[in-house]
Amino acid sequence: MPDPTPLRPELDKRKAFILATVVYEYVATAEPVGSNTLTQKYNLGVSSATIRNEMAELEAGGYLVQPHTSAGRIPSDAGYRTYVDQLMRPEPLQNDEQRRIQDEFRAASRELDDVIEHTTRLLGQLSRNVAFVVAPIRDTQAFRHVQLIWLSERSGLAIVVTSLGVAAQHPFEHAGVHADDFTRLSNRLNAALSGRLLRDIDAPEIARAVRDAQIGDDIATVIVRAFADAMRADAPPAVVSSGAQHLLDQPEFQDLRKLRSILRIIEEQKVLYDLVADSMSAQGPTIKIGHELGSDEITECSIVTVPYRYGDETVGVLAILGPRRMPYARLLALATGTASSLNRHLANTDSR
Amino acid sequence: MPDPTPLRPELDKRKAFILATVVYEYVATAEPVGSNTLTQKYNLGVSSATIRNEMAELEAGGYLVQPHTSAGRIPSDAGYRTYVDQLMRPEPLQNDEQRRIQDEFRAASRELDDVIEHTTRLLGQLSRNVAFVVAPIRDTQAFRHVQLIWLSERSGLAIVVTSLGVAAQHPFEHAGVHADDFTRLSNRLNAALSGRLLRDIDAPEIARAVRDAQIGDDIATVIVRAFADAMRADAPPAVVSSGAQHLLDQPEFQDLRKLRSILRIIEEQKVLYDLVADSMSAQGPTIKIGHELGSDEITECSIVTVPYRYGDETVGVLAILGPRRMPYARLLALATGTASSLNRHLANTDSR
DNA sequence: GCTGGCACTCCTGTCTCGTGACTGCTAAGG
DNA sequence: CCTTAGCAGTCACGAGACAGGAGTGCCAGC
Repeated sequence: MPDPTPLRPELDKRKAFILATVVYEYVATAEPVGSNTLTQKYNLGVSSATIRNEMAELEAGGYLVQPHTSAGRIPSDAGYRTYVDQLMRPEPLQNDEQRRIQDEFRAASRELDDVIEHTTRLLGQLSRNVAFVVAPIRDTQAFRHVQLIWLSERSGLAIVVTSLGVAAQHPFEHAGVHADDFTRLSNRLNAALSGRLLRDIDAPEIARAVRDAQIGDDIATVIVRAFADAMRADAPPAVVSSGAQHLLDQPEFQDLRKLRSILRIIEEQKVLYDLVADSMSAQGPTIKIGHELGSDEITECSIVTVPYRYGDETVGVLAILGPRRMPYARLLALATGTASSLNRHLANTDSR
Repeated sequence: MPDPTPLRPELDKRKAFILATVVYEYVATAEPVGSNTLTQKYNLGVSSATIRNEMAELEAGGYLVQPHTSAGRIPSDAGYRTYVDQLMRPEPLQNDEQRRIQDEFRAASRELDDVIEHTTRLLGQLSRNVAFVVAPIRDTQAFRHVQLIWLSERSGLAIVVTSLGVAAQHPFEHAGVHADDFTRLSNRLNAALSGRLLRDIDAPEIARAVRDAQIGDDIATVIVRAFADAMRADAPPAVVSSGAQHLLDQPEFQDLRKLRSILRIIEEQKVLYDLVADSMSAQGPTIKIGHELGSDEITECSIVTVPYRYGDETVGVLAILGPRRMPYARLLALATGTASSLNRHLANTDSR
């Protein structure tokens, strides 16, 4: 049961409590909430008629809506927004969830892809909603090593390693460059670029690092091109998702048309990324509700996002997508807790 | 309209034609097929009463079933099986589909992961069903190059490259091995193992290759371990899927319980792999119908699989999963066509 | 400002019933 | 002996009617 501490001027204490309780009850039952339900299940100290008056005013203020005349009220986007911003009481993680998260990261492999995959599944299972994770954006990582691998007389492979692992691999062609030159150039690039953020490294800088390596211009050009290509950020960020089947448990998605449009969205990494891209620049968690998502297709949904970090940089973001009628406080705690475990895990990756 | 050429003794020509037509009609309409529909839409030359008698016998023979007394007939698993094995006429690829596949592979990047991803999406879109692809199994690929990368005084990265690209990356720890030793050992391993299938390379062989490298036993041990770990096949094969939303278009999955169990399966790479693992050893396409899939959860489904190859080895498999009531001939052509384009594309990868 | 009472609205589940699409069977005809 | 027209029987399905119930707004009185 929520314990609201209202801030808005037009919302007196009682209205705030009613709004919070309607959200709480509707999230729990998925049924429109009527004045009788409120007076019976919650200790309001006033009669249902009074509640009716208050609810009518909350509806006039845009916080509640009525699906039809003879039904109870459900929160509007604005109602949820007010709840999330001002009324919601932070909910601590359950002990077993806490333990589950810790266990997961204790057992996690050291391969970045695996870690992201497991984190996503974990979040999907615990939240019983759709979870998706934007894998560490390449550009935000710090250069650690480049290895130019000589494969044959005509072909090579450029591999860029950051502290988080292999960030790019790029096959390229060359015209009989000697393997030793590959090694020499790799060493030189490593010395020159170590620690720089990938997004700050551009082709001129690479060229500068290679310039006085006592090597033919044509060869240098091939190498610079290969390296630059390997790091070129045209690849959209990878997004991994999990838990789509949980949508079926939600009454709002019994309608197959709604379900279809959500499923289509979940399959598109690009679309998922666009939904949370701006949350990357936020310091903390972000919650987007219904129309705030900016897409007509998922006005029925909300998304909770928490960025995660490596070093001083935000490198990616965890997200939980579900119906607007989601347990915001719980999911927020879950995402935040998972993110901080992930942060710790990635930080430890460094010291290996 | 099918043109059956029956082979089974107990199926005379007319029964075979009726069976084929029932399958054809049911696939097209999703409605149980009655004797009147057959006589009206297809030129059978006999009356509906005769068809009724024949259909009753087909039901007795296990080829057809009746959902309820006053309904038409639908094919049983055995009916579909007979249709697929003996009655189905191969269907050529549509021109536009053919073109679409070619365009896709022409535009494909050279990164293996991308190719697999795009192939899966292509197959999902063209088939309007769920497509999934088992990415090239690591073990089936031929060793091309290993690079032991010195990252710091205590850490290194082993990267195994095959003709298809980076097959494994494995971070490891070491105790102050010199970078030059990494290079020397990489060279030696490359010389010794080049061209061998990864599944044939075991730890003793790696140790043998390293033995007379004039290097301390402790160092060699670290390297052998790192290399062996990198190639260890405990990682389950990667499976990529696409097109889950098409399930919603199928009348048989309007029932949310069925849909849920299928969605759950699609999210589990391991389960998908198990469904098609045995098709890897087949020479050509495999079709599994309903119960033949061996899982109670997806008796409503069928799967068409086509293995794809690199060199002389089958390295992975393309699959289309849909309702049993699927257009087998079309999907078979689609999967086969896509597989051969993929085969060609991978073969070209070699020569870079 | 709060509350009980009351008339009104409208969704929801249930039930019945007619309709239509099949079937299997029978008897007659080639 | 196979085929066919005719017919009775079965059963799913959708429409319409109906009762029940939940909830509201409003009003008059405290």
